Formats: sequence, structure tokens, C-alpha cells
Amino acid sequence: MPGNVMRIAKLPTIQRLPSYLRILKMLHAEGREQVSTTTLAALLQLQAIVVRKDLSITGIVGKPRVGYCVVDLIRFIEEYLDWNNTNEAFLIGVGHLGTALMGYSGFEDNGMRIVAAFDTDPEKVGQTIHGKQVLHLDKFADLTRRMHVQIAILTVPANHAQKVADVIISAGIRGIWNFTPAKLEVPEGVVSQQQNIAEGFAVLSTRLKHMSEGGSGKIPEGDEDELDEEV
Amino acid sequence: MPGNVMRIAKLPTIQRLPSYLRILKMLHAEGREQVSTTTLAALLQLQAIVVRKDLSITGIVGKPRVGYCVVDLIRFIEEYLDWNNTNEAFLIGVGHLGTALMGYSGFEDNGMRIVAAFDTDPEKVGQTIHGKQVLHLDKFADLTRRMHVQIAILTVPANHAQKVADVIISAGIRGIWNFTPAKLEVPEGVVSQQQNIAEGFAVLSTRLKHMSEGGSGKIPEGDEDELDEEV
DNA sequence: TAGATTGTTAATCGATTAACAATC
DNA sequence: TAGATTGTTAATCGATTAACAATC
Repeated sequence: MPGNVMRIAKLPTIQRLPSYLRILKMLHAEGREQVSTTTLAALLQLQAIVVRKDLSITGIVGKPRVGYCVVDLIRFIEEYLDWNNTNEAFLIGVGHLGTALMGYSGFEDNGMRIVAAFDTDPEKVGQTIHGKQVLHLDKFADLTRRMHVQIAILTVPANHAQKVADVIISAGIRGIWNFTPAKLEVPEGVVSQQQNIAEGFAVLSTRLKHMSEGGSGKIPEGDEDELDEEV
Repeated sequence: MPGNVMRIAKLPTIQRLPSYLRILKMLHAEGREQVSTTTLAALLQLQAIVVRKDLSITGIVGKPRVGYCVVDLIRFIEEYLDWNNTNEAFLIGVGHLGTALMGYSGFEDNGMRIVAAFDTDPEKVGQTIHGKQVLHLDKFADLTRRMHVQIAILTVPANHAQKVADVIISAGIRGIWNFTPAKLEVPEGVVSQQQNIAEGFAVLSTRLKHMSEGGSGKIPEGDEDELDEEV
């Protein structure tokens, strides 16, 4: 019984919220004060009804014939996602990907900031990368407690992922953004969210394949019986 | 009418296939010859019935009481995803993320290989990163045609994404793996797949928030009426 | 006012889960 | 044989889409 696979209601909605936020901030920068779901939908290649349903979960109230107040909408979405006050995060594993994430400036828009990184490699420990110190993993527990950091970004090799996860969880980490392909087992009360880039490529490959075969990238409904492979 | 938002049947299944593949390759490396959905499900924190349904779309046939032949299953999944013959890809935009992806060795398991990278920055053009040449974007069209490359990985700044996409599409690219937050407009016959890391963090944030509020990270069903925010 | 847009309720669609016969 | 597992059909669940009254 896989009990720690948590279900979250309205998952697709939550996943779409960041793109609304991004567009809204762009509109706000352009001086736009009101926006309708029709406009948002066009910009994001969605149906207007989807946008309306999505926004409603934040509790925002719009004006018929006008739409929504852009700044209010930004505030409601940020509050819903808990992105209104910046969450501090530690990154563990300063490889290529870890280094790239340390230099990614976009996290500030997601209410998150990497404040330090950890590794065990003596070559990396002591360096400063993108303005952030790389510390030895031995110092993780102490710093996590002193700085009350709750979120960790995991960019270690897959075969070390569980071991490192156990360490950082016992140090007090409550949420792990897992960039490794390893499935983590975490205790009750700890959230692990996997960022699986292979997923995305699987969808791309399949759509490309079916496009060249079938025609339009859409997989036909009932006729997947042919199979030129014998066992 | 957002016509280029393509629908693909069984999207969740396709997204799960890479994790089966990863586990199966591990089991194969350990010398395991047969595997049941019960075992796979336990390793991936899924329900056995989900695994069974997922695997069935590849056309694999199992043996009651035994399970599936590991190597056959690997072959069927790879064939379904079109990962059996290595697809060559170009990467555009040699920033932090682009560099990290160029050094990522895991793509070979996904039937994909980055063969060269492109940029317009004179400082970057001419370099060799992780054994791959960085060429000027001017050479993209010529090389794409000569090498018959169909897939591009887009890691340019978001505000250049559409412009660069137009260039590479006219050069013959058929599939774009888009790592920018910008929504791309692509013509009929071209597939654009967005890799949106903010999505993942939105889910993590929301689960963390509701865990500390509600209790177990599961969002309650019908009582999201309270809202301590007045307009 | 006329009409675009919101917000809600109902209908549809697809994915997950349950049930169970078939199989080795 | 007994029983674990497959594969299929049916039931449930949730998300998307459609319809439409309310509103400014």
C-alpha cells in the first residue's frame, strides 16, 4: 500500500497557476490594470472557461464585463501558492544541474530563494557559486535548525538520493524538491515533489512519433491493435 | 480557438513510462529476468492495477503467476516511446541551464543525444563544452538540414524564445523541448513540449502549505470557503 | 440599453479504481 | 491442485467542457 503518494485536489489547476502569475506580472509591468479570462486564455493557449475555473479557487472575485484587477489577482494567486513571503531553501549536490539552479534568477518570482548549497566533494566545498557559499553536508543539520530552513532542492546523483534525503529530513527539512529520478520514501509530515524531466521528453517523443505516423500528433482512439512486434 | 494545444490520449500513462523503464533497467542490470506489476508498483509507489494498465498500452503480454519478461518489457516501452533508436538533438542557448543539460549523461537512456549547441554570444561560440561544440546560430539552418536533426532543446531567455523558435522551425526542426516559461506558437506539424519547473514548485508549495494548515498535505474536499482576505 | 464577462450548475469526457474470470 | 498474477470489463471519481442566468 503506497500510502505516501499524496493526492492533492485540483492538481492541474495548481500546475497552471504559475503561468497565470507570469503573464499577470508581465501585464502589470506594462501598466495594465484589468484583465479578462478571455485575454489570459488567448495568451496561454487555454480555454477561457479553464482560466475562470482555475482563478476561482484562489477566491478572487471579478467584475462582469471587465474582468479581474491585475494586482489583486497576482496577490490572490501568490497567497494561494504561499509565494507571497519568500521561502528560503538549501540546495544539495553542486553538480552541473545544481550549479545551474543556483544561478537561476527566476526563483524569486516563485517565492523561493536558495540561500546556500551543500556538497561533500572537497573541491566544491568552500567555493562561492553565483554568490552562494558551498558548505560541507556535515554542517547541514546545524544550519537548517539555526536558519529554520524547511525546503531542500535535491540535485545529487540518483543512487545517493534516498540516503541524502534521510539525512536532510532528520535535520528538519519538511519539503524536498527532488530533481533526481529516484523515488524517495519520506515519513509522514514530509513532502517530496519530483521534478522528472524524462516525463516531458516522453510526451514530446510520443507526440512526434504519432505525428509522423498518424498525421496530427493526436493519438487515434480505438485502433491501437496493430503491432509489428512478435515475442 | 487554441488549436495548437494538442491532446494526446493516455498522457498520464506516457508520463509514467520513463520511470518503469528506469526501474526495469536497474532490475536487468541486477540479472532479474521476470517482474510482476506488484513488484514494479511497490518500487514506484503506485497501485499494481495502474502499472498493469499502463504496460498494456505498449502491447506487451505477460504470463499469469509470473509477470513480464524484463528485457521484452524494456524493448516494448522503448519502442512505444520511440527511444529505441537514438534521436539526435541540437541545444540552443548555452547559459547555466543549457550547459547543465549538455553535461547530463542521462539523456542516452531516453533515446536522445545532444550533438551540438548554438548561441549568438561571441564569448560562447567556438567553445567546446562537455565534448560538444558551441556554434553560432547562423549555422543552425545549414547543419539541421545536413544532419537531418529534428529535435531542438530550447534554453534561451524567455523573451527570445518565440523569435528563436521561429528561426529553428523554419530550419526544419519538428520537435521543440522548451525549457523557457514562454508559451510557444508553432505551426501545424511541429510539436512543442514545455518543461515548466515552476509547476513542480507550485505543487510542492501548496502541499507544504496545506500540510501545515490542514494536517496531512491532502486538500479537504468541500470546505474551501473561508478566506481571510478582503478586496 | 446591449452585450461582454463573471460565476455557477449540469453534462461530458477520460483516468483511476474495483471486480473478476482466465491462466499457468 | 491452489493461488498469484494477468487482462478485461464495469464502476467510480475527478477534470474539462458546455450552458446559462446574473451582472455591470
